[in-house]
Amino acid sequence: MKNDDVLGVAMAAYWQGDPADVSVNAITQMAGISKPSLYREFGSEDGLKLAVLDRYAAQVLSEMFVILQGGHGLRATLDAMIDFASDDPRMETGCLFYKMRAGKHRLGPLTRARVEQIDAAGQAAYAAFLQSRRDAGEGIGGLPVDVAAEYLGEQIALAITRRAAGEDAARIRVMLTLALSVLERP
Amino acid sequence: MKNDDVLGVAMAAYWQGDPADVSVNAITQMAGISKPSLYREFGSEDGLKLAVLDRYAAQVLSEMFVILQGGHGLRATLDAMIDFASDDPRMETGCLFYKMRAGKHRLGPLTRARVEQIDAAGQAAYAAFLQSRRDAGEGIGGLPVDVAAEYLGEQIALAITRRAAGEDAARIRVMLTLALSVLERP
DNA sequence: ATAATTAAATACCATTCGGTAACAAAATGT
DNA sequence: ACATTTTGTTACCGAATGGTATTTAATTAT
Repeated sequence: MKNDDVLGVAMAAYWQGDPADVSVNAITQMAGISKPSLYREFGSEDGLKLAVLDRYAAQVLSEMFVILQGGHGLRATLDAMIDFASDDPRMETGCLFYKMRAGKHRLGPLTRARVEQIDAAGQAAYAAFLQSRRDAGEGIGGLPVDVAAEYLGEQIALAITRRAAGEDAARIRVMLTLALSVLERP
Repeated sequence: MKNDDVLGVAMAAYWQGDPADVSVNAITQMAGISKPSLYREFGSEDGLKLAVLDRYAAQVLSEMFVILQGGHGLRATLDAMIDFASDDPRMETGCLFYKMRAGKHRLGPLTRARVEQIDAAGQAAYAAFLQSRRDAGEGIGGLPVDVAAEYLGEQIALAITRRAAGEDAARIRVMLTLALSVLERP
């Protein structure tokens, strides 16, 4: 087991459970390496979590940005987001980013800063998407773009978080579709 | 400082922050009592949290049930719920019950069982309310009652949780009103 | 082959956690 | 007045945490 494998093991562990409930001891054990090796590679628990989050962002969150920037219509894009949140098998145990965001106060300064940065980027991406749809003449519920963007982001987060809690995927789809239907009004 | 004061101190501490981040040591210190005193009174950390949750349910959650069982119309009841979630000063730091539910896996068996029990009672109350409104001829978005009940409960929880995260109250009101507007359709 | 350097592991540190045993003080019953 | 029970405190326990100093093993350089 080496470098990248350790990151993979850590990401899986954080992602599967709650990042705050997985100790560095547990990770070294799972990865089959010693604790000083991990600390030489990542500096601290905070450094490890930051590296994991960056990997997760590049590997998973990027897909959400791709969907938003695909240039498709409001309906098609929202449907794609609903599909991702409700049915993508990788979201079965929730979203690592949302888990970290929910327990932000338990993170070290490096990871917390990155969480806030990614959160802001997400909000901006939602807003840019909605602005482009409004410019294209599609109604977004008559809402200010930033409000609609935050609403959209929070509903997606809620759906994925409930999925991590073991809620039935079909039911989540129904409720998320319902929540987002308000964005498809004039 | 005695018995009930300790409960009050513990409730305030758990409510203000995150129940999982407040140690029994911290509580004894805040309450100005020794640790064995606390353990003699409540048996364990789990017992203390259970007592706090019961007190919170009787003192705060009961108001939500009162609103739901007030026998008023759909619009009036939802507005009252929106008021409570968005503007009641006691929800400024969030809802202790929702905080415990969010960190359910970190609770002891007694408290976790009570959380699940209260959660089920809440769901039932939402469902009974919606069923009564539908029976009275008011539309609830054409949804099955249990789905609408869960949707309503989750949107309330989301609003209050966001409030604990420091989000602006007016903005939360807008978003919650938006989310619940789907229940006022035929 | 041997010396210098890098990598890894063992064994440890201080702190905090929930929880308790042993003991002192105060109230209560007789 | 004395014995008993309750109430509270100090001081401790074992386990787990994040993090390191020290030592051993494996490279690499000469």
